[in-house]
Amino acid sequence: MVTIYDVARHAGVSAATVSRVLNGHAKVDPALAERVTSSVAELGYRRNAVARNLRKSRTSLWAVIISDVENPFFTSMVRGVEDIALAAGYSVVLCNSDENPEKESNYIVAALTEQMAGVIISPSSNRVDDVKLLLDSGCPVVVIDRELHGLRTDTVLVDNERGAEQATAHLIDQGYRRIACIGGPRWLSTATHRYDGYRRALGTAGLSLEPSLVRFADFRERGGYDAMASLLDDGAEPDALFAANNLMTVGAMECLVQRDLAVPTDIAVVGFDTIPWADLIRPTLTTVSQPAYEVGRQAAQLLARRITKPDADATNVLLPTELQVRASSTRRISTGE
Amino acid sequence: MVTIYDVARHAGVSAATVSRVLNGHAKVDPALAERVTSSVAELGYRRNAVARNLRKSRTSLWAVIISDVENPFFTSMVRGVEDIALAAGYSVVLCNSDENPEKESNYIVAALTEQMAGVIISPSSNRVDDVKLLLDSGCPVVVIDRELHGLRTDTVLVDNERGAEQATAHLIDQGYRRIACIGGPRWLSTATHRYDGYRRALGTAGLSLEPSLVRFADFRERGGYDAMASLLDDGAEPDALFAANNLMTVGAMECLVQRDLAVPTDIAVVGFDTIPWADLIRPTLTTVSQPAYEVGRQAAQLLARRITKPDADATNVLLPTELQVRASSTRRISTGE
DNA sequence: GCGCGACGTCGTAGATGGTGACCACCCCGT
DNA sequence: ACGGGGTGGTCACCATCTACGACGTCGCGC
Repeated sequence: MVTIYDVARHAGVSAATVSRVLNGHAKVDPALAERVTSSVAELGYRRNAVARNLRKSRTSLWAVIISDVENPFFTSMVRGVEDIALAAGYSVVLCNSDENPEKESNYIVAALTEQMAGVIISPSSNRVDDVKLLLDSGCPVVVIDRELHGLRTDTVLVDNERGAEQATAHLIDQGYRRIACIGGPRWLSTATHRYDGYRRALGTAGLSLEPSLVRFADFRERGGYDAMASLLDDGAEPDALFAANNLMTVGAMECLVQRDLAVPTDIAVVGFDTIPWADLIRPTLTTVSQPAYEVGRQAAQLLARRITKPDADATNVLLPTELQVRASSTRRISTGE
Repeated sequence: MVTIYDVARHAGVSAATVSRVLNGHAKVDPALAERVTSSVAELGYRRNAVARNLRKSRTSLWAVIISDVENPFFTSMVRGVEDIALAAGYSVVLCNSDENPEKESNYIVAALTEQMAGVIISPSSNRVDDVKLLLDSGCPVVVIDRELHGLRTDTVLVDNERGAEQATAHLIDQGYRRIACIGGPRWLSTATHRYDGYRRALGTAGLSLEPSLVRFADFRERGGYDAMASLLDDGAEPDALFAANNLMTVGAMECLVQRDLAVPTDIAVVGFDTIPWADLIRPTLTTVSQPAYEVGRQAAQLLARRITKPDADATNVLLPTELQVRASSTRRISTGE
């Protein structure tokens, strides 16, 4: 392992001068600088980031703690973070909490002990302790996707309520009346807001909320499948479905396929969140698409700003969704007459 | 920031003793250990991983350098790595090279300067220099998914040739004769092996390889779309398609959908690699599924072994694929008679 | 019973690689 | 000749680990 001292000796200067050349902070005689750079090249010196981090008591790593790597929303989001982070000279460490508060907690402690420069997190629970720990330790944090009450942090959220309202209103508009809802875990703000949007749209249209048409699942494929099965088996007789995230939509669809129910003739479907290759699924799926990449970009920008200005006021960004109407929710063929 | 010295003072012992208690290496009087642990708890001490890493000149991070975060194969693979890594006390840093050799090179240098404990990489090119740099620096490396010639490293690969051969043979078996192939970048071993498998199956069946039925693209959705369009526009008149990865399969399918071609009646399709929710796509897609999670698991196990035994012989794991027959490749309806 | 030796536990101090404040020196200009 | 600006070296520091040494205790033997 070649150190800065080896370079200094080889170039006939002090280690401090090598450091200055490498960091470009102070002025160095061009002739010396030249000698240093050529020595660096000749010896194949790479500076030891760990030692540097220790001295500066801060690394150049960002931790991005997401709740599910296999959910396309998060991978797309991560791409957004990455592009900004790299441009700003940071590397991104992806941590997958798997919707497991304990794993999440471990990652947060790791982020602290590893002195990460900042954290972007989509909390897997509404427990505030962990994120509070980060804040109290002075670690810059941006919360994304899910709201966390009682904390003054930068956040980048999506207008879940409005997105869900539009989706439900669209179904009502298309003539559906018995609209079922498969909601997410009630402790997640995304889930409650989407449920609120669903209720609001019903209310606006003068429809009453029927508890038998509502199920709450876990934002996973399996949960969506089971919820759909339960809706069908319990005789709720829905003529449409609003599913509160992408994976549950897929699960519900799989249940419908298995039971030979036609979409949208037997049941119309609108899903929340982008589904990759939605165009290939038959029928094509109407979705409320989220600007995942943009969520990542904005979160990264907020984090970069927070690092340079730790005491700035908290910024809360709310991004709009977009209803993408496809075949799974087209107008109901009027039965009877 | 509370250091080991604060704990030592609070517990009335030396910092060395605190270190010993924390690491459990040497024997410490139980009474003292008790005082130390309670002081740790009382002061809320968390050890500084950066300083620790400097001292041990090695971190507890694994870099996983993949070529596309948005490809489900890699996310699933990462899950496999994660599960093993966490159990072994390592954290996983995910790096997305985006099939870009320059980005990849940067990540490799970062892995070295950050003193990562090991690297798992799916090389984005056949350039050997970067990985050689890691090896020469004594950094444990496991190469996955893609072969790299001239290097003695642990590898975990999938039997691409055999998988492709089975897929093509299956199409032949189903009565298709003009089987097109959309291959991947010719500098990637996965691509060449899959192409070899395609050719082998043709040869075995006594069919000749028709260059007009072959296209090479970039393993991306767009590339698959364009290649399919080109096959159709150039009058190659394929009656079936073998696409060499998941994203290109999706792209090709989208092209077929757009042109109102029926699958498998007009053209049968077999894709390589798992496609999430293949069941929802109409028709359901026949695929050669790869054991992505298992690739990750085995790679992680090899890496852990390599870290403890740096001089062990290189292990090369070859995992089998599995042909999953679905609707997109069912027997051709015999035309005419 | 006392002394010596051995073993075990704990503290001291140095090492890890890099940074940057501070200081010294040199040269030039006035 | 003196002062100032610019350039480069010295050294303390970051937090932790660990080799080595010292000290205390216990046991055994005389």
